[in-house]
Amino acid sequence: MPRYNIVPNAVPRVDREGGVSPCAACPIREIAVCGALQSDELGALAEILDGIAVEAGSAIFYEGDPARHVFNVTTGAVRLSRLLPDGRRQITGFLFPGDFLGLAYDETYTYTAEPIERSALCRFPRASFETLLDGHPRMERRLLGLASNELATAQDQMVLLGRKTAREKLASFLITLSRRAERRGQGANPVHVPMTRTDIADYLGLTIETVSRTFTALRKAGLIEQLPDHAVRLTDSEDLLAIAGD
Amino acid sequence: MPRYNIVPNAVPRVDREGGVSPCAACPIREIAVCGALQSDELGALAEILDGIAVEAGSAIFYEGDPARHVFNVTTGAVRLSRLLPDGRRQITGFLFPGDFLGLAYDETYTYTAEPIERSALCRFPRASFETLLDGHPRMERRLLGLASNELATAQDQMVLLGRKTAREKLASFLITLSRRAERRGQGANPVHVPMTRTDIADYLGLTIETVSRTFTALRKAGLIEQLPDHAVRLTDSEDLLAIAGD
DNA sequence: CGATATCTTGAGGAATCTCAATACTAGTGG
DNA sequence: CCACTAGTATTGAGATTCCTCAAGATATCG
Repeated sequence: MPRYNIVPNAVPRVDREGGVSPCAACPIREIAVCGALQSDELGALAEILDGIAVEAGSAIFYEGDPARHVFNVTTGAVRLSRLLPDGRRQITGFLFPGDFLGLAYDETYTYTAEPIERSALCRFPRASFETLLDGHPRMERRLLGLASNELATAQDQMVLLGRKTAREKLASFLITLSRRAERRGQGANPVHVPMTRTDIADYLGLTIETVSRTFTALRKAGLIEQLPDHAVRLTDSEDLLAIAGD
Repeated sequence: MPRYNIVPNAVPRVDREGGVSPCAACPIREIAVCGALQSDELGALAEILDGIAVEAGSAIFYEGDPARHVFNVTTGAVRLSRLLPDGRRQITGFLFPGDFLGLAYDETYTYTAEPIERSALCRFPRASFETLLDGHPRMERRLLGLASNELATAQDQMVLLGRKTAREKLASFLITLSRRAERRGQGANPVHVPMTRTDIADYLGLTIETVSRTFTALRKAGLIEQLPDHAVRLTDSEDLLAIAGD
């Protein structure tokens, strides 16, 4: 049973025959791995790609599934998580448009990937993707850089989880979200926080109650404002940054 | 001021002229990135490599240093760590013979690398190493696999830091150490734990007192024995594994 | 507009931390 | 070879942060 639907038109396929790749018009290409390719190479990408659309509540893949594809998020937001046998969950990351997903040394995924809102992704069969890499060393190098980057981000998160207080964790989280939105060219200050308290808690190694109380504390301290529609204004980014600790 | 001494003979250089690479005799080559090269390609590796020796108490590089080299641990053990402005420390990993070190997307290292005991490493100038990768795609692919692996390990550690109890953290730690020793072909059961309580605490997101108390608790529960010389016998690996949670 | 999920707030409890004293270990010099 | 020292580890008692359990408030969606 498929975990999502393949939606051919999630990515425009026009002109594939004519030699113009849908990727050429992709708004996030430059910030994604695909940006490593020249325009005349994009056809090769489009040839192995399927556009998929996923709704919140479904899954892209589960921990333990055979790792048959790699993905690129084009719209929406995705959470990556792992479970302990008794159900405790740790979210290891949130992905946004442009982010790459599915690198696996193993033959199976080591984490679950689920959209937290309606999202679209480009899906590449892993084998074809690897063949593509063989012919495009620039792209492979980019992927390596990307992995290094993710590794550095993972280390940030370890510092957060192992050594920061609840207040520091939430401050870091909000600032990081804001920075990432900025890099994608979206509004960085009232920052959009699409995830639930449960997701934030499982990401920061806290309970939902502590997350809620800490939001209240930051608000009462005049550091943030909670706006409608899951938006948060960073009233005092400087202080917030000082609290976040790096 | 150099942070360590270059010790030409830390890696045997005999026969470089004669075309036989010191790497050919390297006992950890197969488990390291270098294993991706054929024997007739090893000369290229040796040409750009320096052997370095470092003592506990020194550093290989610090967070923020320009990332001019990449390394491979050949003997000993190395800790990677990051600091918060107020001095709180998080150790993000321990490296053992065969482990690769120094991947950096940035121009500077994002973490500090220090030996926790007398160690030897192969050091490669980053630029030369990247040039080498250009000519040896198999090695680059291996490096990518390695990075994926590290990413999965980092996720394990996030689960540990965010969602495990002190008892579970220590059990996981001991089992992981044991497994890694085994993969290197060393004794897996009385497992050698070369790091101090402080290092273990900073790795597991605990205090040294809690680490110490938890060691005592595991010992009293009959799960481990503490032997002389920083060795720990896993008396009941099965139960320990169940406690570790994955 | 009701139903359901999500979020907030409160009170009490538990795990871990802090501070402090003592014990152990390894290395050094007599 | 032993005594001394400095670093490292253990143990205890009390403090603190965060968690658990529970109730009420708010938001979301059909």
